[in-house]
Amino acid sequence: MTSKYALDREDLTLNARLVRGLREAILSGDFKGGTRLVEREMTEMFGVSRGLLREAIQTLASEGLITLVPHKGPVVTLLGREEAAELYRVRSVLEGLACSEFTQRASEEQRQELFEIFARLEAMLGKEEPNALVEAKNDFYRCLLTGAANEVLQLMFTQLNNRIVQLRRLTLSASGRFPDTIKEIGRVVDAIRAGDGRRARDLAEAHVAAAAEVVQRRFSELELDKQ
Amino acid sequence: MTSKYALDREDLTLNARLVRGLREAILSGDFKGGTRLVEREMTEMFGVSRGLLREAIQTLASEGLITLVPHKGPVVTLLGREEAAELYRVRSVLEGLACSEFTQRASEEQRQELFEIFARLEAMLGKEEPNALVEAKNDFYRCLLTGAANEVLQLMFTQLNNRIVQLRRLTLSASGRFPDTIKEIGRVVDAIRAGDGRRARDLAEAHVAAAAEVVQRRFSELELDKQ
DNA sequence: TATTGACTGATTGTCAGACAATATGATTGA
DNA sequence: TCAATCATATTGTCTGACAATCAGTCAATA
Repeated sequence: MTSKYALDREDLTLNARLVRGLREAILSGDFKGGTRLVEREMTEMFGVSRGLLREAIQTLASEGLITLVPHKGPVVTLLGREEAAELYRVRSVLEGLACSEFTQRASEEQRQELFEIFARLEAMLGKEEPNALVEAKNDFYRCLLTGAANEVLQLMFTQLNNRIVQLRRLTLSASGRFPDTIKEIGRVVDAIRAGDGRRARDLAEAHVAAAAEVVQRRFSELELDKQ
Repeated sequence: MTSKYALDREDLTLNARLVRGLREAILSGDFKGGTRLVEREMTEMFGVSRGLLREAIQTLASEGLITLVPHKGPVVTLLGREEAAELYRVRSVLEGLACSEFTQRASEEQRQELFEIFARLEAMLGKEEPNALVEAKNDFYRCLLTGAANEVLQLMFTQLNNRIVQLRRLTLSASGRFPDTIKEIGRVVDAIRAGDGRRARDLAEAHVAAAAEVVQRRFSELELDKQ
């Protein structure tokens, strides 16, 4: 029975804001994969006590963004090729579910909003604006998940995606694929428009699988340099 | 390169053991849904400092087992009917994925082990041993997830399942469904045996959906009492 | 009588300081 | 060169403290 005017208690406590801030720092790439997060430095950086910082680190660790190495400290999780593949396989079914749930449950306004956002995405085809693109994609997923009306799914998908964000450098550099991406998402949107949840789901899964392949290919290319 | 004799670093720290212990306490039903977890009481109960306890609570909170209410404290998450439905819908696709991954990736030994475990399950058909049954089911899922060889999936599925465990009272009381359950799982196992990942997946999804229905029905029945 | 305001006790939110346990890297000795 | 030893940095954990907030009580007021 939360009233429309109820204040947001989410980031009321310092703790919550710290978690958010630290998460942002990792997702934005300020702390890259592999970086050690030394407690003393962190406390100075964020201006909080050690205890509070450790609480926040625990939270992000169980989200998978941070890896805890006993007696060595927290490290920003580094994604390997195999783990990336696993993430994408799980994401594929979650994204598929999101699409079919959206098809069944979304309100008419939510459907319209999704179509609008997609139109905006499509309009970016010629241009070269990575930031706007990422932004629009985020909007798309936000809308999709909201319309799917499944908070558990929303949470899990978001967590999964947060981990995948680290691979953005790999996916962006392969931005030649952008037209394909749009085409694939377009087909998903068509299926949603037609009310065919099953098809939307299958197409979404295929789309994610294709994205995963690109990432794997990029891994192979980079690995040659490494050795 | 972990040696066979490597010590288990998992619960090396008190923190890790505390998380495990607290999680167990919730899963086993010692702390029922809705119970307030007062810090002072908890510290005495587990014999740890407040700081450590708070870290553990943060972890379980982001697993969804505990709900944090600012300035009121942590509460064991209470599952409502709607949330239960959402959990099952997500579980359905994850379990489906686990089956298809198992079909593709599991080693011959793992396959044999799964078949054995299922045979054990089947053998329980006549008997009334809820504990042994739960045990065998856990084995089944453990084997399934191990063979699926996808740690991300394993983690997410386990977390999801932990939250669902709270509903065990609802599902156990409907144990008349046990023969059906076995039959459904049997079909899944057959598909796995035949190497048909796609079919295994579909059947697994259907199986979870059926289980979800039972839970929803139980909710309805109980709700009548409540009002 | 119902609402408001102020007071109280309990609990959480946050901080600072301390010390033991452990890892890392340098140093020493063979 | 390699192994044992030591020094230092960092984490793991505890304790005590105090402010902020909540829930309940009870008197004052309209």
